[in-house]
Amino acid sequence: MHPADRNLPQLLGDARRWFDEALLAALREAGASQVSLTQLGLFSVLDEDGTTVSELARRMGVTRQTAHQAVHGLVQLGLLEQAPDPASARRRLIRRTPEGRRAHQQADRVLHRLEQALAERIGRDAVAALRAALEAPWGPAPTGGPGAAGPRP
Amino acid sequence: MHPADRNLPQLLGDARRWFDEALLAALREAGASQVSLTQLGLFSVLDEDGTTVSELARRMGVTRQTAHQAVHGLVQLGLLEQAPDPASARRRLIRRTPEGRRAHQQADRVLHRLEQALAERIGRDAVAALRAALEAPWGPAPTGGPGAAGPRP
DNA sequence: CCAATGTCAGCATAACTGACATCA
DNA sequence: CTGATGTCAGTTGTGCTGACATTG
Repeated sequence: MHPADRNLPQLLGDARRWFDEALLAALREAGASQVSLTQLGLFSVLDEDGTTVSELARRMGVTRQTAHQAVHGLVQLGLLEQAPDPASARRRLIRRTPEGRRAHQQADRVLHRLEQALAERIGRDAVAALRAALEAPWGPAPTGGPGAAGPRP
Repeated sequence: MHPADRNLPQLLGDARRWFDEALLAALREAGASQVSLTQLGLFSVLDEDGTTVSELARRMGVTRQTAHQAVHGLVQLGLLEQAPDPASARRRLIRRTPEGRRAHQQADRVLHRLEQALAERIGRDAVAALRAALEAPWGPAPTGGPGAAGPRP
């Protein structure tokens, strides 16, 4: 009767906002540094050995400049540090400081608690199905043209 | 073994971007008016009888001012119109123009095609499960405090 | 010379808060 | 008077493009 109550993009956006708001609120309440959502996303693409800004940008799907800006903010907060790459003078490796490591783990814990809270409300199976559907290979968006899978200049 | 490959908010964001990019690209290709994502979201919360800006803002989960701005743009494009409410002089009802109606239906068709394309790739069941999980009552985000379910000043 | 990287600067968009007039 | 609505204005945050120096 009603072909489309709410469309999928809208639902996806609401779901993301549910997580984002709760995450920021929990961190703020815990007295953590004032990190933005972009900066939190940055932590997710870091690795232990240190990574260049350009590589981080590729993993995040944004431009070098955008990643650079996010990194810059976190460096000023004392959560990240830039170290010269011994293998190449033009690369600068981005690493977490001890405090950055703490912040990262704290955010991960909060996220884990949120996911558990969600499982209690809509069911563990539903959360698993949600994750499975999102992790499945969606392929390139059918934009009509080939490629164009994101900002990769 | 690996507790968290990619976290849920990130996956949700990527999924939304998949839809958004494809939707915009399809509309651009079809030569439709240059509407923004916010403006497309506005169409989703309209109804046949006409609605006030304040009510639209509540449905979108944004402030009156933000909704007003989006409406303003669509009015200038000729897709929406403002009509005085016969029941109350201070309210102005937002309605679609005939062209706005066309644009809305076109966007809905594209969205439907995208959802079908997705079903072909990850399976009809996965899409259904995705939608079911997203439509389930997640309840207020556990922000620690009661209320605070969005920007509602 | 060419390509990749890091960085600085400016622009566009979209959300926000603040303020004010109008009207039930 | 109070509260809701519509609107104008300014501010902030985030990502983008453009440009340039450095280095392999």
